[in-house]
Amino acid sequence: MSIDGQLPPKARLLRAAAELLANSGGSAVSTRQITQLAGVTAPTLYHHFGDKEGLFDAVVAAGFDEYVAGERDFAPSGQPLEDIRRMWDNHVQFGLKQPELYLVMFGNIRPESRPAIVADAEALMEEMLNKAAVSGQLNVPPREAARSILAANVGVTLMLIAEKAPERNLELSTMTRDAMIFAVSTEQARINDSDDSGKSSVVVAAIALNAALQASHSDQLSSSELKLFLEWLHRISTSSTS
Amino acid sequence: MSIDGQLPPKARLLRAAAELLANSGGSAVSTRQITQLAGVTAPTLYHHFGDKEGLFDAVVAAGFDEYVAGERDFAPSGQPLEDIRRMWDNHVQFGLKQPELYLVMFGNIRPESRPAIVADAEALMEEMLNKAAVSGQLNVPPREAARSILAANVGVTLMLIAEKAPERNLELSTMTRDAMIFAVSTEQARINDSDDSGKSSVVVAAIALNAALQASHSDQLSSSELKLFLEWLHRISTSSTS
DNA sequence: CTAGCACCTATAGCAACGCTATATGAACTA
DNA sequence: TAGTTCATATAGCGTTGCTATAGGTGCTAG
Repeated sequence: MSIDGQLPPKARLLRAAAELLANSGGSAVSTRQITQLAGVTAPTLYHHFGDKEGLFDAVVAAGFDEYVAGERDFAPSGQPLEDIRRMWDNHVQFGLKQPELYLVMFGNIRPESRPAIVADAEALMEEMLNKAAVSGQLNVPPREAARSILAANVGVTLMLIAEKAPERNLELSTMTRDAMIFAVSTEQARINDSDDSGKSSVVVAAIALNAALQASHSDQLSSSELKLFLEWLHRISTSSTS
Repeated sequence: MSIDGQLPPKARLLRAAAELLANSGGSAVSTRQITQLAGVTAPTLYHHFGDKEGLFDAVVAAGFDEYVAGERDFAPSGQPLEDIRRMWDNHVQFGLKQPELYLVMFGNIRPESRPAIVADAEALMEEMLNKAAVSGQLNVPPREAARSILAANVGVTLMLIAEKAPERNLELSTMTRDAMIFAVSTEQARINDSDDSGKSSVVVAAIALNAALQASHSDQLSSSELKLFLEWLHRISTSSTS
């Protein structure tokens, strides 16, 4: 019931705080809980971190180091836009693996406190987008593209965190990801990525029909027929361009 | 220094809480501050709202009513995708006008607490996207499009809130907005937000789907399924209703 | 008119919170 | 050995969210 090892108190405090934060389920974590789990008394905390917020900032900083390490981990594939996709997916996975930490890092950013973290994350993505820009694959300046993609990335991750784990649909992520990349990339890159021309008209028509049917209560089909019909429609209209 | 008027204590508490929350700058707001500003003692708060969180939930609910009212305020332009743009901009403006409230509403959503708010916001956008889908302007099912667009919308708004007001660049919003809409819309709609929206219907969509299916041999359905599917399509597309 | 009955609010106080003034021990420097 | 610095502990202050209990208000019933 306590974090021991031979670690120094400062590290034990950090670890205890991170663990309690991760399992708090959103409710507040008290300094007394932290110090007890770390096997330390109150003044030790304030000696090392000055503040409760100071301790939490340190936890966030450690979390961000982990995030950056994860983003730098993989080798460049030579296809910058493909690397951007991997950065996006890494970001989402990081958020889903440590939702409480993520919410502190990206869900609660106030102007006065710390846009620094976000700035670093932006720089990381901009760096990668620069390579795409060099090879003429980018439609907009790398900085603007990075900000835009990161914003969408954060929004998607927050949405997924808000959903209960069993019913999380990662398609939201891949779809939004590709939409953003598609939008900032040049025409050539688009043609390479997607083979839409063939079945897109089917998909569009199916989507339109689906919406129209639900809106206008057609009585041309029985309810059981309609149910099966709609199921097939859904199958067609979600046959993806992934 | 106190909220008076002849309002009942419940309303005064709500107003005091909203005001303190808006000016708190992110730091915590105590029940004692709230009750004092409302000119009321502690048990009154707990009688009406049960909880501090209950009071804050009520504030958020009021804020969400305001948000929905803002989203429903303008008249449909007849061009669904243009209306989506306006919904997006309204969303951003709401967030920038009441950043603290917005952070509570969209920046701190936990799975267990309240995805209800998000679900309503999604439904609002899906409703509008349905109109676009009926007129064949949509590339993906309205529900998925709504989730995706809203996620990006939230992400952008949070990013803008995180920046200090003087250096906020709204181009991030319009760029991301158009990128998302562009990505979920069909080619025709991209070229010219065309207005054959009025005459589109079940029949037209069914005919289009029928033609498209026969032309491109989708492999989403088995041959026997396809036969029955086409028969139903025929029944729908030769019916005289609307 | 009065008795009873919901409703709503106030007095007073508890346990838990973040934090600190002060003191004690251990390790190193001179 | 004496002095200095770093790190931890004892004890307690003021504030927090919340509540057990009781008192006042406006109502309808008799």
